[in-house]
Amino acid sequence: MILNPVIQKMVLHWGEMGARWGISRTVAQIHALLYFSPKPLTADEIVEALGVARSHVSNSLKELQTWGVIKGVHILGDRREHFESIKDVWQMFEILLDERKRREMDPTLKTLRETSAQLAAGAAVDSHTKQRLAEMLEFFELMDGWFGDVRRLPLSSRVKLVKVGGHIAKWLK
Amino acid sequence: MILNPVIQKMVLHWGEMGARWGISRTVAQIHALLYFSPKPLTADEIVEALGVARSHVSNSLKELQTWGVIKGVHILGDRREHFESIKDVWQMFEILLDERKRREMDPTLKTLRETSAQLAAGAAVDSHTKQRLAEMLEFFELMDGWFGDVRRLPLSSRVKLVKVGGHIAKWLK
DNA sequence: CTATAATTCCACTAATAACAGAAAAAACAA
DNA sequence: TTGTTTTTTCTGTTATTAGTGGAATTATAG
Repeated sequence: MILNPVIQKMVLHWGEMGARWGISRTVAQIHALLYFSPKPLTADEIVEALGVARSHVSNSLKELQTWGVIKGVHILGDRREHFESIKDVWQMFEILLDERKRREMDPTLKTLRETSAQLAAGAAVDSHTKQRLAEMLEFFELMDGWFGDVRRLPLSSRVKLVKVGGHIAKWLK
Repeated sequence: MILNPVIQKMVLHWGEMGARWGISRTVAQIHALLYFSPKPLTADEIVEALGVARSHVSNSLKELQTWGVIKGVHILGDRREHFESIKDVWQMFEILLDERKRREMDPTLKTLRETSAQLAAGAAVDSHTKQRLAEMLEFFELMDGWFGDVRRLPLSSRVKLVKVGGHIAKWLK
């Protein structure tokens, strides 16, 4: 299993970026490998291609499966499980975005709501802070609503929205 | 400098979330503290409030200033520099988003463009991989364009876009 | 039942980021 | 200048997390 230089470059890059997206480097590398691979790979092929511990590959595959970006498939006459990635880029990034929202926005929204309830119940804070909290909560509620709205649209509508880009603002008047 | 329990809760939470956003915990805490504080604070007040090393506060303040989310101000009759946060939530999150895009998307776009150029120059990859690379590049170009378009709109238009949310899809037909 | 495949667990190592504390440097008043 | 306050820089320590590699466990095809 010798990696094509072009693929290798992408796999390494994907690993670096994964780290910035809060995904462990090798998990991201495995995903890239499966995404670019023309055929499903076994865990051992991944071990060979990336040079990481077998146990680690096992755990990483599980994690990727939990997210739903890869899935196991079976090949006739082979007992081993093979893995392949989702190929649709939009679907892939929506899964990632959902996950990020869940981890990076929802908890804050929850905290802000709790705090707001505490204030309503009479907790003492100076008026400036109260104002900041109210604005922050409003912002997060708005964003949360927007995300839900857009997420509920069919994928094709979302694609269209991105394609028209900023031109859509003209219709707002 | 004894922190109001409500503020303390928010500062701690902001720190945790900052970690998930790729910002160091105390940097995020300092930012939250300044955001909620009714008045600009000196470095030493921050040290006292958060219990971190003076040197660390100094570096963190510098980082926050580089991003433009806080700025130093001077108070009459006081030699020390005081710091205050931007108060506009929209502006704050746009700075954060710009930063994230710069770190988490732009490098990948760059790499994909390079790879695309290599392919055009005759680098050998199988057709499936070539297809995946093309789709990925198209996706990133599209997103990059969209981001630029929307970012170029006046803030008020962006606010409107978020407020109408998914309803806008109706106009697309 | 036996051999292969896959997972889980755990103790260890490596890499990195966060942070403390001291020391140096800069800013400024008198 | 001289002494004092404020800020920054530097260096070492600690904490955290990613990853290794092996052993024990479970699953399953033939």
